[in-house]
Amino acid sequence: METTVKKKGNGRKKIEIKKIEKKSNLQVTFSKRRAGLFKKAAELSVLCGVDVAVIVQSPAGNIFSSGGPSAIDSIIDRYLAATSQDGDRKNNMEIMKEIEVHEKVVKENKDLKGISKMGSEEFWWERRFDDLDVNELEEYIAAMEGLKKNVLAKVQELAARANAAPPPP
Amino acid sequence: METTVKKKGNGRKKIEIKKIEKKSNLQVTFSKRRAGLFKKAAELSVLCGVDVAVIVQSPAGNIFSSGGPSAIDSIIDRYLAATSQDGDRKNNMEIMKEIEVHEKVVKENKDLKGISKMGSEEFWWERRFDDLDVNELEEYIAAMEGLKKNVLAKVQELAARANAAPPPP
DNA sequence: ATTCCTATGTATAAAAG
DNA sequence: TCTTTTATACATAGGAA
Repeated sequence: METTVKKKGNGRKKIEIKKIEKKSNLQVTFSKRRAGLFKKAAELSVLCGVDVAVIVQSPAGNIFSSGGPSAIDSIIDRYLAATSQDGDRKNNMEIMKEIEVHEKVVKENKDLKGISKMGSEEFWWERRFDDLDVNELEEYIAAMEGLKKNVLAKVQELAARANAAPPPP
Repeated sequence: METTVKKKGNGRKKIEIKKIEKKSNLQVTFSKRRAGLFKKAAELSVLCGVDVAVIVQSPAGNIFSSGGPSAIDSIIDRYLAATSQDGDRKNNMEIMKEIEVHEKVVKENKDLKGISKMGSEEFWWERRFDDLDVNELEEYIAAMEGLKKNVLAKVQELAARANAAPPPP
């Protein structure tokens, strides 16, 4: 038998909406809720077909944030372009890699600061990057992380449709 | 007895995260979720003491969004300034009025378009207003509505502190 | 800092007013 | 069209690993 002394989680408790004092607690809550906020934003974006952006200032330091689905679409475009060249040997892992590449590209754009190819409406939110710091970009990347699942779903859908393209009779 | 034939709401059902086709449904979902998103953003802001902004593009048309707590702070400043002039005869209803005034001011700024006093970092998000339309401002106002409770709490706290200022001995 | 767990608080899809 | 109700799905605080 067991000693029955294994009380697991106590379950959620209600909290007041006021500044959290306990610092460690604040950090955890920040992480969880930021993730939740990004998820909700992504869902709203997909469900209603609208562009959504969320910008937060981390407690530690500077600002930063998540981009809209336009960015996601461009990632998908790049992926589909790549697969049509290489055949279908890229897998989901590769898709994730693609996303990470995108993240790097954005980061590099930040370093260049002279961004001229970024003038389109689609990247309005990226225009702010030349004002931002590296930490802020990390926030952005974190946001992209949160969207990976959605991207994956979208990509799979599009890829499946692309593969279903009928060959010439 | 009753005929037991009064099936009320069926309750929430799970939905896929994909673009909603039924237009009426989309409109409802957009409204609800946008409100929810703003609420979550406001909570994150208060709980963690960080600046949060949400920007969404309405399905109907253009962009717009909700501002960070900096805006709230400025509202509080204005309120405290007003109360120190008029004594303490303003009540909570008046505070709400103050907020509405602020909303109008923003709207007017939109019409002026030449905004020069808005150059500070604190109002970065307002800089976009000259690109926006009236409908978008209404969205902004709706967002402010959602934050009124937080403002009220904050104002009461600050007002109490102000009133507690010790008279010269 | 992430991740898993569990018990709950919240958000919300549908239906009804 | 907006608000309220109902029944549930989902998010998340606290604790532990």
